[in-house]
Amino acid sequence: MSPENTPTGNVPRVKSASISGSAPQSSSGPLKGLYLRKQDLRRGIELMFFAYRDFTGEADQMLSNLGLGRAHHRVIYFVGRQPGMSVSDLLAILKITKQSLSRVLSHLINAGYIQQTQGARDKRQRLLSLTKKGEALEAKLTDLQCRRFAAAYSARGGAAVDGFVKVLSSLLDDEIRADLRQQYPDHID
Amino acid sequence: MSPENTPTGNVPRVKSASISGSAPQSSSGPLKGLYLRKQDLRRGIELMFFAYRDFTGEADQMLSNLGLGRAHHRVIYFVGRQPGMSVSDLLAILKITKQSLSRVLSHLINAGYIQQTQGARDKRQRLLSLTKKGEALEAKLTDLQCRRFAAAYSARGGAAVDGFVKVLSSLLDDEIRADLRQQYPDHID
DNA sequence: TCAATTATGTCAGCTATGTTGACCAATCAT
DNA sequence: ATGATTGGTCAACATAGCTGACATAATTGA
Repeated sequence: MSPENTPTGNVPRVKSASISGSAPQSSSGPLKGLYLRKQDLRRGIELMFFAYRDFTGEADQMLSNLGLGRAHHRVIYFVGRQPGMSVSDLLAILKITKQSLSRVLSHLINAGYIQQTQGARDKRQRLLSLTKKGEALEAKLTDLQCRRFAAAYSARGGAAVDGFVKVLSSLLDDEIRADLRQQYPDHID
Repeated sequence: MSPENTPTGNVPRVKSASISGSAPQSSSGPLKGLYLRKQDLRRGIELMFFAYRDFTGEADQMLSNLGLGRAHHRVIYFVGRQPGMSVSDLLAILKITKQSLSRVLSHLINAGYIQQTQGARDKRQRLLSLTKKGEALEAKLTDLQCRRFAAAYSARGGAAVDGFVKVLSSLLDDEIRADLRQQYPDHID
């Protein structure tokens, strides 16, 4: 057997700063970070997998009733958050290819969820915004997901939310964290 | 405009328990849960999207070099966590169709990452386990993701980890939360 | 014992969403 | 003017999900 596949693996594999954990502790010396046991890290991996799936599940269901998918949702969400954004902006956020976006975006424009206007400063740009129909859908979808977050946040309280945000933001790649820090100036990091 | 698409929406939409938030507060009465503002909930949505993508990104890269995808990773991960599990068990965890799993599983078996043995109690079952080769890959992939978690956890400390786990587990569907509570008895809820 | 159920696998075919690479038109900036 | 940027488009392909039908073997229950 490889050293990691017993479900109860228990030796911290990473040397790290010693910050007090939340569980009682057996050995001496500086605290070893009990939340860094293999088991704790695997719990994190699995929580991310299941939570992400459940978090998107309700919206996915609503979307599929409209013949849309998660990719459409992302476009609607981010255009709703920042109306007037360019196609380039959206590509940079989603990190998919122009072709992948084009397919989804054309669909949303044809179906009347999104409209384009020519950029004033740079006429090459097509600035994206939601139509009334698009806004209505965005509101329904975002409300669904916000309700789930609101329930989780209020069940766990502000201190837990703070930890949640801190850890998630530390899971990000550096570049993305910098971007998000701009969006939420005094919320990330 | 619909009521929710201004990026600075700021009225809590959910009546909830009043637990002190982390930010200073302006009005009187019981604390209104500042972490329930629309902005805070959207920050959560976006963090989940970006963090999930970054969290899987490195492993995805390693997998694609081997001609494998994220679906293969999930199978390898869960079989590694619980060797001897049946195909049914795996289907229940992944919540995909038999056909989707079959395609991926056959590939992994042909490529020598996973082996099947007939169930002793129930001879219909094919019990799944990793081969040496599968164990080696699982270890590499899990280490990659664990390293990311270990870095985030140790950067933020045990209290943040606790909040992270609490909030994520509250984002789960009830049924999944119950399952995970069994896996991690004194860690979830 | 025999029928129903279960566990698993397989086939054909569809959809959504990602990829590459090439190419074009309009516009902008130097 | 010319080269870079923004955006769109086409063809072609891969992955990973889906449905529905059907087969086989083993188990379970009346």
